[in-house]
Amino acid sequence: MSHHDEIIEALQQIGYRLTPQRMMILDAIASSDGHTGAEEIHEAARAAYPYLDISTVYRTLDLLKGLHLVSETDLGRGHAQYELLSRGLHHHLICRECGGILDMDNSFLNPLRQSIDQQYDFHSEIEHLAIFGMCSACNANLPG
Amino acid sequence: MSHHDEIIEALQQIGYRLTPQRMMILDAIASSDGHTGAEEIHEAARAAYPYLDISTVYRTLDLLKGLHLVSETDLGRGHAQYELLSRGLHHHLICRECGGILDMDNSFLNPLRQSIDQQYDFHSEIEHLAIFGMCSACNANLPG
DNA sequence: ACCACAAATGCTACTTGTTGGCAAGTGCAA
DNA sequence: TTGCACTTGCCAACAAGTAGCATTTGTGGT
Repeated sequence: MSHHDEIIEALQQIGYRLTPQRMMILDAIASSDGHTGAEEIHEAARAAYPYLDISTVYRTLDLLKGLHLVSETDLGRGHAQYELLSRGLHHHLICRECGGILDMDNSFLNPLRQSIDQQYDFHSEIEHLAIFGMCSACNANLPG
Repeated sequence: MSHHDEIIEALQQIGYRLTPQRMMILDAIASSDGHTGAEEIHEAARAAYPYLDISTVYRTLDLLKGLHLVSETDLGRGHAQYELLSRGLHHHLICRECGGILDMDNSFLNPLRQSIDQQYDFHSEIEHLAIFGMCSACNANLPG
């Protein structure tokens, strides 16, 4: 049994229905290579079930977001990107030049979390952060 | 002469036209209390000049973004928020409960910047960051 | 003060991502 | 197997943002 099947069954325990649509949507998210847009998920799941509607995708994503099973991030592309949170927390370094995305380990944020907590008495919940900048390759190739 | 007038004149030096629309838009951003949406800017500037179009607002914001005079941030409200960068770099701690916003000093990010640079060889350009979480007041009032 | 022209504006229509209402369908507990 | 609340598909609406284009307007040169 694959990982997201467990998630689905867990959903059922909490009182949500186990519908084929939800399974297919989770399948699509899980089999994507990481961050996926709603439309992409829709397309992928439609391969298995052509009548799946985009609003069902959004509703399911809302549900999974609320349960902290998937994260929603705006990677600056005009649409949100979704990702399974069970893969372990990590964040993204996005190159403005080439658009490449590096995964940054979650532990890098611990010092920041601590200092924010101390200084501002604010408990940050940084689930999924997107940091823009310039990767080394593009930095080297840049004129000037 | 107020601060944003200097900005406007600087614009002119670089070769951009000094139009009343641009002045009013900058006025609106400057006289806002911080982060403002495009529609809000539009409304404010329209008080002075009713024919100002929203697309002019967007075009001007694009221009100012490109020149790093204003920053654009997605504070998770479905639309971007704009802010004068000349006020000094800072970032935002946004409470999920009450919606309150704390300003966080830019220097707090320096350790993170350094470690990202060292570990990932990635030069981050964190102009304006939004961190969600829970402020102390809401944390105290929370049931459970 | 005037002219010419590129830059900028306003208008309109459009795209794209996302949400809402509602009737029909369907898991699931009894 | 039946009932019913939960879900779905459909469709229409929505908001933010963008594009095209004719008209207007700063601005530098005269």
